[in-house]
Amino acid sequence: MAERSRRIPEATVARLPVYLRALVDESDAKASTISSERLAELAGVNAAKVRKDLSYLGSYGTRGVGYDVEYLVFQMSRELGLTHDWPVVIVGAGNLGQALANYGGFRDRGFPIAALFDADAAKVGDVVHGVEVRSLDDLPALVADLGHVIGVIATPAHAAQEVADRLAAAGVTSVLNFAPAVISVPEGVSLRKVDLAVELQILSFYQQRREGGPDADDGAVPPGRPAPAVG
Amino acid sequence: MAERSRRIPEATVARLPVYLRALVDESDAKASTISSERLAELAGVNAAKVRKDLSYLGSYGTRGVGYDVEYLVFQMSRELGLTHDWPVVIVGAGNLGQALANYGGFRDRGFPIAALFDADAAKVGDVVHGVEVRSLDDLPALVADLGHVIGVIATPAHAAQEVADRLAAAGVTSVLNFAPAVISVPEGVSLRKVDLAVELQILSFYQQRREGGPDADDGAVPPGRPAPAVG
DNA sequence: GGTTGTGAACAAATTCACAGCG
DNA sequence: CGCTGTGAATTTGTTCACAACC
Repeated sequence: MAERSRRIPEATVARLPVYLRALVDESDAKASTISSERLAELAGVNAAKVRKDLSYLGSYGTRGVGYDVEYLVFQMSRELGLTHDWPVVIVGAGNLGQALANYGGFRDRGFPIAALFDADAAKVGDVVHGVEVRSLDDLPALVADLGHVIGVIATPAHAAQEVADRLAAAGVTSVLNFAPAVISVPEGVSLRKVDLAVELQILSFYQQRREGGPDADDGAVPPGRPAPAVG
Repeated sequence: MAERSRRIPEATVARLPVYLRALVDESDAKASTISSERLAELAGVNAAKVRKDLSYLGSYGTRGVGYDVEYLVFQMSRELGLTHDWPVVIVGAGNLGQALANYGGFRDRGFPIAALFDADAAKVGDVVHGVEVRSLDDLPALVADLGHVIGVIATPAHAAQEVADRLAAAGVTSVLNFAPAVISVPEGVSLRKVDLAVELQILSFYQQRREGGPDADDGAVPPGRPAPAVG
């Protein structure tokens, strides 16, 4: 009966963590079951989507009742691979890297910061919130030691690709890129990106659209048009 | 001829900033024209997608030649509403908020930090990288003063919804949420979210999947199954 | 009665493939 | 001949609507 057809759509995967967080909150609030309706509300989606998404994990609900919160939390954690911690190594001990190292939200959710790397020898040895900044040369040994880790790139754009290469070479197969640059990774390595400026620019698009679309901002004239600038 | 049918798909909008960055780089490198093939490579997508996306902006290319880099930069900036700066107000002067205030990438791309707010009276008055931490009570006046701003939520989860409400009440119509919580905003307000833990959890899913899918981690037994646990 | 699970309908996004034009 | 622009085909994702079941 269950869908359970062992290929969870990407869009669904991206929502599972949101459901999980809602479920954990609900569990903390002592709820023992939850309907798709309620979970949808907490996750900011609609109920049909919740049911479809959950159906990919298996038929874990009870008709007329809803889903058992604890059981769903368990199944979902298992599906997401959250039954054990994933150490995170951050490369780039600048602003963002330090803030991330420092950000409690990771540790709390099973992603302890295992190391902070920087290419700048002057920074090596500094201690940022209990984590010592190390040389990138130590990366392969650390990865070999820890096994599976998630690599976070928090360098300037120009260094991002080289860091990605070094992470991959060291055996890291999951990478989260914060650098404002498009990078590529070998087959078999997962890559996700968070680009803060891009997010602001997307918001800018919709904001400006709301005000009546693109239009000469202040008499500014376009730079020389291309070829078809004829009459 | 041009598509230009005045409704740019969301997926396209999300890629425009990436194209723009690539184009600016290419422009800095003194290229005067660029093919969809090359732009695709720089943006990490395929050429057909680039052409489709650009066609929504209008027919700005020249067959047999490619796109005029400067002209595309201009059109795209205009479309994205990047012909003027957008001041950013950050709410939450904790770790992340301070790092963001501090992060040069915003200012450089036309998003100057106009203010940093915090609910904690003890933090008000502190100066973080040249920006004074202010009380949230000052928000409405500031927004009234600046006009269009982008609001960034960098608070703990529990405060996020209230901050969103106050931003909306103050007239902010573009919000970027970093708090690990689902929030809702009124119609007419754009909301985007960046959830760091969610990104890691998504990576965790694919990583774990690569290792043979979900399976008892260490003899751990699922907590009591729900209703259908019968014989 | 209430709520899930899921086919079927629909919508959005991507990719193909090629005509059209420079 | 090369590269864009875009219809058509395909794939992916969402929503509907209702039978199945507790």
